[in-house]
Amino acid sequence: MRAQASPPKDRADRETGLVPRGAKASDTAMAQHNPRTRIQAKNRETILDAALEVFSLHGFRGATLDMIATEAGLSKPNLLYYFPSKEAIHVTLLSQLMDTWLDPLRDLDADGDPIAELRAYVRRKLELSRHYPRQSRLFANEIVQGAPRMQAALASDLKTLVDEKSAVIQDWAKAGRIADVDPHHLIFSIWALTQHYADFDVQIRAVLGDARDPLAEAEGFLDTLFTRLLAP
Amino acid sequence: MRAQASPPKDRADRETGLVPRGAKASDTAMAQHNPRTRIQAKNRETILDAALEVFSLHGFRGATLDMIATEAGLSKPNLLYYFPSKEAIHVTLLSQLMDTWLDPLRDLDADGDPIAELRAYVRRKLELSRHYPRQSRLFANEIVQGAPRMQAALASDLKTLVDEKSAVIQDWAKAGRIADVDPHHLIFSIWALTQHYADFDVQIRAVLGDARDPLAEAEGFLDTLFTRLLAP
DNA sequence: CGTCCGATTGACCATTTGGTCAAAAACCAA
DNA sequence: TTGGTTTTTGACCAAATGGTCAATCGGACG
Repeated sequence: MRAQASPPKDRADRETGLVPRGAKASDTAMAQHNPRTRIQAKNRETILDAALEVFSLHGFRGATLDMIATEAGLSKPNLLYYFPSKEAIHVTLLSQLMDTWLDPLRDLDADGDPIAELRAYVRRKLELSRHYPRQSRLFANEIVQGAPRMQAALASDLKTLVDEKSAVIQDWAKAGRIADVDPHHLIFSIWALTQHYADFDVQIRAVLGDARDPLAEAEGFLDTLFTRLLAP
Repeated sequence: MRAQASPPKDRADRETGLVPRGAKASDTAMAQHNPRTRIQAKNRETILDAALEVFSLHGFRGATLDMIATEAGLSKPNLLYYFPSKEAIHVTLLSQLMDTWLDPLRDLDADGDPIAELRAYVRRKLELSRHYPRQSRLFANEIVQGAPRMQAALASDLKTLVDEKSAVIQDWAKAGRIADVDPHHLIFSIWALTQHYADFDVQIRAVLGDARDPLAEAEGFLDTLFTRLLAP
């Protein structure tokens, strides 16, 4: 996909898609996430929700504009009135995602009780998996395929935050308040375990059968796991 | 994709692709994985290896026959001489995968030392992530998107094996030889943690920076984690 | 050396798909 | 009601893509 046989006219520097094609060129910087009209706000939201559904289920290439349009109850050209391209929809979704996704880690409080803070982090992360499985899968799809549209964000925003919180965790470990484990890998293990329940949902349900509630059980299991791991 | 606007002639009952189009129709049952000629064996292997590379990196829909052909150094029609369709290549890869993937769990020995057995299982699983990251990602791609081509296998082969080994683990727990944890979730956690290092490789490297060796570090970390979790 | 059969491919084809566009419809302020 | 501005869409288009096929190539064996 990337830079395929360059099209007639270079499109890299067209509109950003943050505002419909026809809109007046005022308020350029401001109001980008502040659509001018009620209807714009509603339709953009409708489209993004439909796109999340479709992208998370089929991946970027597997999703078609027609599927998204149908899901959104709009016509294809109408989608492209609100977003300049399929990729623009995807990118919008991805950047929204990063924010939500990192919130639980941001909330890790250096001044709180170490064990309680980390257990709460696990719980918050698992809540995201429970309530936003589509986002989790969208993210997984992107990362598994090499994060072609997110690498920049990973190496900057994400790394910065993780390094910062890792330092906090390391301090806790040095002070003997939690066991001495590698903070980065601790964070990775939290991601791996919590996201697994959203991303591999079908597999888990296939193995567990229909009578059980994976997410509910996971909460207790993960709490035990991290409590034992972190005890000084 | 599935059963899209039914094509002119139904294709469901064509050849299986286990043998090239032109091959004689003898030895039907036997020799399916025993290509007749040296060159057939070599080319099928070449194709599957190229396909693994491409599918694991782009997903089923994201991969094109041209990409696979180029990667394999063959022409597109030549690919389709060895496999009847793109999907047939994918399915072949997937079924090969299931076998390799479950081997480490099969090796879990009910008569061995519980802690040692489980630690060894983790180590074997991590080795798979290290040596076969492409397979891991192929699998992840498939599962994340709802396992459209694997559900049957998951609900039968996989469930059977997991249930069997879960019983073993539960016995160990009941006998007080390991901590009392839910065996299914224990297995899920092993999958989640080990596969994460293959599937989310880009993310991990982005956060860790280039100087570190994630997989090597993971071995120690996971050993610690499971040792602490399982201690009676 | 010729023959036969498996292997290979260039040229094609039908469908799908992202995207365009001009015109029509819906909205809205005066 | 009118005139201008957003929204919406039917009809298209070009490129990409999975797949076909007739024709050619190649090597092993008699």
